[in-house]
Amino acid sequence: MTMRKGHFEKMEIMKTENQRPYKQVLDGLRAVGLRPTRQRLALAKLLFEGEDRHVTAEMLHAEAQAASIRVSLATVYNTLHQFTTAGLLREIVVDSQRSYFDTNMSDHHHFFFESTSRLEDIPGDEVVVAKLPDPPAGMSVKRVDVVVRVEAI
Amino acid sequence: MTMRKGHFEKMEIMKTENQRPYKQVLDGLRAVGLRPTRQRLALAKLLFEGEDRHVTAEMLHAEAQAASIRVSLATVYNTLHQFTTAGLLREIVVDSQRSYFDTNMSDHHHFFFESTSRLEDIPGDEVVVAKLPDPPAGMSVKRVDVVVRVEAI
DNA sequence: GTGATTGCAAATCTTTTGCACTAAA
DNA sequence: TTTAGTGCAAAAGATTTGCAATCAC
Repeated sequence: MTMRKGHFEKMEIMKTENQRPYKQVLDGLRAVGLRPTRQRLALAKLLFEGEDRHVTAEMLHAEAQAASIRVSLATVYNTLHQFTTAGLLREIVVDSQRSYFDTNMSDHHHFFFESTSRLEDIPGDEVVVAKLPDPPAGMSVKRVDVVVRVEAI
Repeated sequence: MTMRKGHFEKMEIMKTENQRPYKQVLDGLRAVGLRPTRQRLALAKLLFEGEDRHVTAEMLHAEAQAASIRVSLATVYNTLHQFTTAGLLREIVVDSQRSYFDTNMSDHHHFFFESTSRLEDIPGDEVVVAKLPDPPAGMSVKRVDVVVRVEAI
């Protein structure tokens, strides 16, 4: 039960390995300026403990309920956006009907399985964008997203 | 007032240059197996005459109204999807809240201006994806979308 | 005619918002 | 205390659907 690296890097007081994830998450939230409320702590633990993941608000809400965490869907939405603004999550746009949030903040891209609406990370070094045009005058590139849409053969 | 190349390529009977776009669009629709109804003809003319464009259902509906074309929003949605299925349009996913349809069917990518929700084509030869991972077993790559998100400096 | 298409309104789905209540600092 | 955060229900926005009326063939 360990926190992955990369999140909560701005923690003022880095905790040692044997401390409880609870405390890490708590301080992590404080570090990004969010009060560590019961709901945020619970959602952060669901999101950041274990493997990297891609969630929708609905999925995370269902998971919280399954874990007996009382939290409203509205709060799940608010929390996902707050975490995104705080730099703990990234929003991935692959489906014009639903928002996905990715806990993997490193430079990487995605496979998208349209038939199942499932996302899978592609490590950054497995995609090389060798040429890009200059952005229009007065504009700067914020992000380059590569989505590889795959289907069953 | 000319049809650009690339659309309705499957036309059984290619019309000569001096024929009316109306007839071209009409036959084009027939060629993809859609009855050339008043609404489809009018929407096709709006979409395929003139420059390449990126439209949402709402935008196209407003444009139709402005041109005194009576068509319901539901029919605009249906038509956009039928044209997409028929290979006349491509759906571009850049905004998880709204669907954009692109009349440019050639191989290309996009700039997306998040502040204005505007799309701009990047010609295919200005983006080079030099390396891509193999798709997971049993899957094939359907499409690779590159979205360059830009913001004001 | 007959089967496809349309329009409208209602339904659905995702997401946001207003506001009284609760909890963190 | 004081202010941020939460839950709920209602609202909003995009899209789809059901079905009778209409149109293309």
